[in-house]
Amino acid sequence: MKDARPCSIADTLALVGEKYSLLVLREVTMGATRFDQLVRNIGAPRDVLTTRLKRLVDAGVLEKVAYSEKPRRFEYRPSRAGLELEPVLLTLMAWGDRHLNDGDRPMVLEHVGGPGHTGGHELVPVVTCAECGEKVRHDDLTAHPQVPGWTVTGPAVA
Amino acid sequence: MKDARPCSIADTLALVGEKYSLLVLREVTMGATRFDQLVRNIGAPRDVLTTRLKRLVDAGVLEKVAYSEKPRRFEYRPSRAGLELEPVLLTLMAWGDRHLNDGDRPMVLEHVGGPGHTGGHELVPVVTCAECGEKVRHDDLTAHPQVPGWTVTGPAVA
DNA sequence: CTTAGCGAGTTTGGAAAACAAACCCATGAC
DNA sequence: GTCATGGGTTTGTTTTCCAAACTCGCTAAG
Repeated sequence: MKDARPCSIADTLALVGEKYSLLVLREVTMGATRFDQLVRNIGAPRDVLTTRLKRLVDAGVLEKVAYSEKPRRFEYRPSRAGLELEPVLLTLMAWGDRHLNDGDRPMVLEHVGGPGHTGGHELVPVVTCAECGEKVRHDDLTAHPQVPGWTVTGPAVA
Repeated sequence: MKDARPCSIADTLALVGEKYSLLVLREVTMGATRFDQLVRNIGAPRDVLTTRLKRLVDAGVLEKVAYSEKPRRFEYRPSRAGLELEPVLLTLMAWGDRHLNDGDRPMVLEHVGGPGHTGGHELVPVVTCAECGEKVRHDDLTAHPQVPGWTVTGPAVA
C-alpha cells in the first residue's frame, strides 16, 4: 500500500475498510451499540472486534459512552462522521440486493419523506449530483487527478 | 462471520470488501486495466493482486480480456455489475474528501450532465431515493429485517 | 454466604493471509 | 546475444485471524 495513488477512496478504506468495520457501522447506525450485540450480529471474533472498535473510536467515527457505572459498561455510538458513512452502506446494500440476493432481500428499508409525507415507501437509493440533481452515470464523469505524477492511467514520470 | 445477521451489505463486502478489491474497481473503472498498472497504482503485493483478480473475475465483476496474442496478455475490465459498484466508490470518496482530506482533494471528478448540458461542473455525489427523489436522511429510515429471528437489535429467540 | 450468570472484554495457541523480494518465461528492441 | 517488458509465480517471514477458554466486576438466587 506504499507508493500508491493518493486517493480519498483508499484513505477511507484504510480507516473503515478492514474486515468487520463497516458491519460495525451498520449495527450501530441501526441501534445495536453494545459489545455482545456486535459480536452476535456480526459474527466476528471478540478480540478482532475489540481492536476495530478501538480504531474507530480513535478516528472519531464512533463514540464510546458509558451507559452504566457500577459495573462500568459502554456502548458504541456513531458520531456525526460515522452517520455520514450511511450512504456507503446504502450503496453497498443496493448492489448486494441487485446482484447477490436477487429477489429475496434480507432487509428492507422503509423511507418516510420529510415533513408533509405521511405514508412510507421502500427506499431505493440512487447516487445523484447535488449540483445538477441528475442521476450520476459513469459516462458523464471525467477524472482529474490533482497530484503531480499521477495521471488517470498511472504515474507519469519515473 | 458465521451465524451473522443475513445482510446484503455483508454479502457485498464478502465479495469486494477484501483489502485492495475496491481499489481494483477504482482503477479499472478509471481505465487502468493492466496488471502492472494495478500493481503500481494500488501498491498491492503482486500475489495478493493475483488472487483478488481471480476472485473478481470468477464473481463476474471483472472480465479478463486478451489485448494481445503472441505474447498472450490480458487486461481486466469492469463488467456491467462491476461498473454498478461506482456509487460505492463515489460515496467512499465523498466521505474521505470531507473527513480525511479536508481542503485538498487528491482527485476531482467533473460531471457533464445528460444531453443538453454543455459546461461541466464538479461532481457532488448525494444519495437520494429513486421513489420520491429526496435526499436520504438517516432519521427518515426504518429497518425491516425480513429474516425470522433477527430484529433490529439482534437475534430474537434462542 | 456460596454459587450462578451476565456484560465486556483479554489471553492463548494454532491456521491463514499478507508481504517484499527474487525468480520465471515469452517476446520484442538493440 | 543481451537487455528490457509484461504478467505473473515462488519463497520465506511477519501479521492477522480465529475459536475457545479465561477473567473481572457486579447482581440475583438459593
